Amino acid sequence: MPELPEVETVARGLRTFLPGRRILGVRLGKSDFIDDPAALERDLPGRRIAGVERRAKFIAIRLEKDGAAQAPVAVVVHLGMTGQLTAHRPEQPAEKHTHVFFTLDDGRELRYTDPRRFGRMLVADERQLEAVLGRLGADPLEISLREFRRLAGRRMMVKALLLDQSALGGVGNIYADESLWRARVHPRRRASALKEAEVRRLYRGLRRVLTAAIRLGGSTISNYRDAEGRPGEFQLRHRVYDREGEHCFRCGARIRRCVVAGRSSFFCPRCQKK
DNA sequence: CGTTGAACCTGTTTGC
DNA sequence: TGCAAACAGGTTCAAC
Repeated sequence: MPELPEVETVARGLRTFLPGRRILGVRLGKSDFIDDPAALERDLPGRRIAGVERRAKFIAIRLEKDGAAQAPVAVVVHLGMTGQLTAHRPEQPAEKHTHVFFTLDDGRELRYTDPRRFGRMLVADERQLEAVLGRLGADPLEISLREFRRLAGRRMMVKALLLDQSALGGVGNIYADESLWRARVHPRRRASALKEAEVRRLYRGLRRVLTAAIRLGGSTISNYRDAEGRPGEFQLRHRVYDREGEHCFRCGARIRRCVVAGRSSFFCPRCQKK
């Protein structure tokens, strides 16, 4: 579910109430998506939260320094397909599939809910943090056109390139399709075969889609919610994603679906020629 | 190196 | 209506 705009929205929401809070306790339900569940329960209580960062689709909840030499410096969360990080009052009954409860010193509770458990969570020291985040490619909102052009020299299908987290960090299936539609580029084209004008359109399309989506709080397809439990609105602006058989907003042709890089891919057969 | 398919897990939708 | 198959925003790994 959550791609860069959704994760960014969650991170911004968390940033409004988490910094400065102390974690009083941690309770776990199912924990098979946590790298070291015991460390989570053992090392977090008593620690104060310094800030919240997003890298690609990861959220890093930074902890204030603690005397211990190799104390954890962050709680790292990836929401997978169905993960949610939301604040609740402790008396609110937990939603089904809520697997982690962080008790905070302001009387609230930060909860992690994830039906499919494709998400991931770990408490990381500096080295582990680097191991996880260091493999990620450039942020699509920060990369230069020059650098993007270099990535586009690869011979793989352009959609696979957009989805490759070690090339670009944060793009997922929805925003890959939406940016390709804006750029009028077929998802199966080889990146290295794109003309300069196409590379430029893709670069701009990607930035525009992502910033517009962040402005609307992301896309809610089924269960995405922000840190306060609210859905996003960008799904109302999707031009191709999940619109098979409907009319292209630009030319009126019927949107088609095919599989690229193992993922459903929606495109306009008239605007996006192979 | 690039591509495909399977695996991880649960819920919902689709098709017979 | 019932049941099985297909599919879902993500990542990783093995095999070709």
